[in-house]
Amino acid sequence: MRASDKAYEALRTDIVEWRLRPGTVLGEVEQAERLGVSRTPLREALARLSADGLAVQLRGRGTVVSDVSFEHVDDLFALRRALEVESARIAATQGDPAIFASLRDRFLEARSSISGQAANRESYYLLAAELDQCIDEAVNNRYIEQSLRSLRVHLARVRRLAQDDPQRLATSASEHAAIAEAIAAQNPQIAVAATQLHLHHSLEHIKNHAGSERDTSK
Amino acid sequence: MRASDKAYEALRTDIVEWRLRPGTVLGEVEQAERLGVSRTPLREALARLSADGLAVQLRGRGTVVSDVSFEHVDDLFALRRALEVESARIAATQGDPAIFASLRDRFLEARSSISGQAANRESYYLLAAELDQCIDEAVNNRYIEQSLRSLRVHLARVRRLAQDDPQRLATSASEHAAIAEAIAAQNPQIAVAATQLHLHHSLEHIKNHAGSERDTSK
DNA sequence: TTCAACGCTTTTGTATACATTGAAGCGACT
DNA sequence: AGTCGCTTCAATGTATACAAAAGCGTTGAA
Repeated sequence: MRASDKAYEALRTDIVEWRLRPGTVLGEVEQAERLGVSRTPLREALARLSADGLAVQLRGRGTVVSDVSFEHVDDLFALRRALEVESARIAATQGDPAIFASLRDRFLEARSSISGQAANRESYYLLAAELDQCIDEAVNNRYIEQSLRSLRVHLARVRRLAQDDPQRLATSASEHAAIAEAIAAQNPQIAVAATQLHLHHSLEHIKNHAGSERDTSK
Repeated sequence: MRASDKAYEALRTDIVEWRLRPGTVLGEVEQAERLGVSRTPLREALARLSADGLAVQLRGRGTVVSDVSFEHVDDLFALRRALEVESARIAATQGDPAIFASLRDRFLEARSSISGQAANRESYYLLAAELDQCIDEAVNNRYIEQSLRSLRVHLARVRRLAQDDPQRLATSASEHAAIAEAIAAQNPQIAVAATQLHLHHSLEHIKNHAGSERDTSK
């Protein structure tokens, strides 16, 4: 694995998992020493982070971890609506019904077994990620996929703003099952509706269950 | 201006304007000498091009200009539909009517004066870009804006696949005027409809008026 | 004659030294 | 006393030298 990839992965994970909080300055020499790589690959990593929107490069003052606040959540979900609604529509027209029927069953099963356990929560997120991936494959559109990949990084970061409780996860599982169901039934209209509903509830939950990370815009 | 920016701009322009055709290998030393910069900033430029999707980095064999073929146009327009429809909807709800009314008038005026002149065509593209920018400002969403920026680079590249004739430009001007009109009237539904219509006709035109660059997938 | 392995060449990947720019602090002038 | 400008310093931006890896050609043997 290249040193630049290693540095990028490490920094991206640190940012998404809030170990590097918004506003943190990423000095080149400092981070290069911390990650055990030279400045050259580290600079490449910082450039990629900037392209992802996870950091911004201020001329002269260095690179800082980009800000994430509640005002941006609405913006993020507006893009998510645009992309995922269209993706669901396309997946419903040209996806493999068997795959999504199977996913629906797994979501329904997951709904019953969800608890507050961290491991359980993590496995649910993995299942949701699998649905996303299957939709990606059904859509088979490199441009949409790229935009979605960028979006999901930011979503993962925002997730920490809200506290996911078992109640919400169970509801979310139902909504995901409904999306998979509609795609399996090859019904674009219902797939769109289910997606819109899920996004609406997801956004409402985040806005109503603000976490302790509120004080990011210092 | 930084050397890496200079190299990036130069390469991006060369790729978008088809001076560097798809499949061209961008050797680091070769391009560094051609552009008069060192390898370090040039590598940064190549990384940014890869992030944009304008080039792909093959390990060992270097960076090559990414392929653009007619199969991808549908994909590109699927993303464009998702983003621009949502943008038009949002702009219609929170845009400044005066700005878009003015733009509508300018499109209607442009429609009359369009000819086959290259200068005329260029000024029309600038006007269209101005509409895009005003919509961006009305939407005021950094995430959507970033996705759109990436998309537009690819669109500019694809534009060369089709031959724009005065007829199409005049129709396009009418469609753009309709979009601006709907936003000025603060009517989201009509703004969405006008955008969908424009995108449909635009895509049809490209697919029916294939240019001479067809032989890109060698 | 064909396949495989070895080595050479060309390429990218990394490190470090140097240049340059921007920012902050201090001083002098108004 | 406030502001403008200069100096200094620390950070990024660039260049080049070095290392490593991958391709390709050649040569050998089966």
